Amino acid sequence: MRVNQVAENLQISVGTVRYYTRIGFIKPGKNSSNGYKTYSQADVQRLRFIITARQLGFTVEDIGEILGEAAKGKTACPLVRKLIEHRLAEIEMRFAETQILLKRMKAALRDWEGKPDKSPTGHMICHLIEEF
Amino acid sequence: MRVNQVAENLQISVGTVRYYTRIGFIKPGKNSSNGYKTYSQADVQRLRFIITARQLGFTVEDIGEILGEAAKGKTACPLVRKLIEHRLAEIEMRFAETQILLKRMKAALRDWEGKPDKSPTGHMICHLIEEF
DNA sequence: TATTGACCTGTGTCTTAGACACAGGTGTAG
DNA sequence: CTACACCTGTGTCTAAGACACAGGTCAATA
Repeated sequence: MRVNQVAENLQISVGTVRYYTRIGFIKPGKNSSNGYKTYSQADVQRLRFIITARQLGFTVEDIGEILGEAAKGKTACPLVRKLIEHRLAEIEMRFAETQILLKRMKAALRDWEGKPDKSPTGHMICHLIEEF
Repeated sequence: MRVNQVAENLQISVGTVRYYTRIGFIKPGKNSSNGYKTYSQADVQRLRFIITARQLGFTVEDIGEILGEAAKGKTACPLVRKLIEHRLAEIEMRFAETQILLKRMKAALRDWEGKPDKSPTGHMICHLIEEF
């Protein structure tokens, strides 16, 4: 299997498959006649795991740790439980910040509706922003 | 004024001030005796504008355009209005995606509460993730 | 057989908005 | 005069891929 087929199977971009290959998450063989990488069914299975983990909010680094644990024959589950709680807290914080930002942006838009455009002066670049 | 004082005045990091300097948003003079950059009151004012714009969701690139427009003596206001709508739409989309992600993560946590840890097998890395 | 042209390949570089490491300079207390 | 804390600019690094590039492959055609 070549990279294109793998990407199509998993519904992800070719670049993503190559990226995971590049960082060593999967190690396809290489066809010596043309230098193309050859992906096995096991590689695809491993990629499927990686994609699911990404969709659960794990970072690529997290996944590296998880794969490393599993490679040593240990249960990765405790690590997985710890990491997801960490990421959840992180994302919740970003989410709250984004919520505040959205409010601010919408407030600005409302505020600006009744205001005219003005030319910049020596000490003013855009009064809409500066007066907010 | 030196970088440290500027940063303290504006409640931002020294690194951020240097960053905006590096990309040319402000052009402080330099003290020829020690090579330190010297920031004027106008630089601080300009930085204040930049910070406010950032807090309104404009990207650094957006701000570059806005500054460019103002430097030509034109009103930046129409550009500002256009850009914020664009960014608002973008951030709203990311917000919605994050909301979905959060749901998924919480669902996973609930789902995993009653499940045991398992050792990896040849075709399974972490059953928690794989079975989700 | 030769050739076109569409599609595919790996590698290398680029992205955001700063954070951080580093080697050296400054300045004040002793 | 010397420690020593603090400050400086420059250069490199980050996450997770996206994209550009030069070249390779392959089926359809001439």
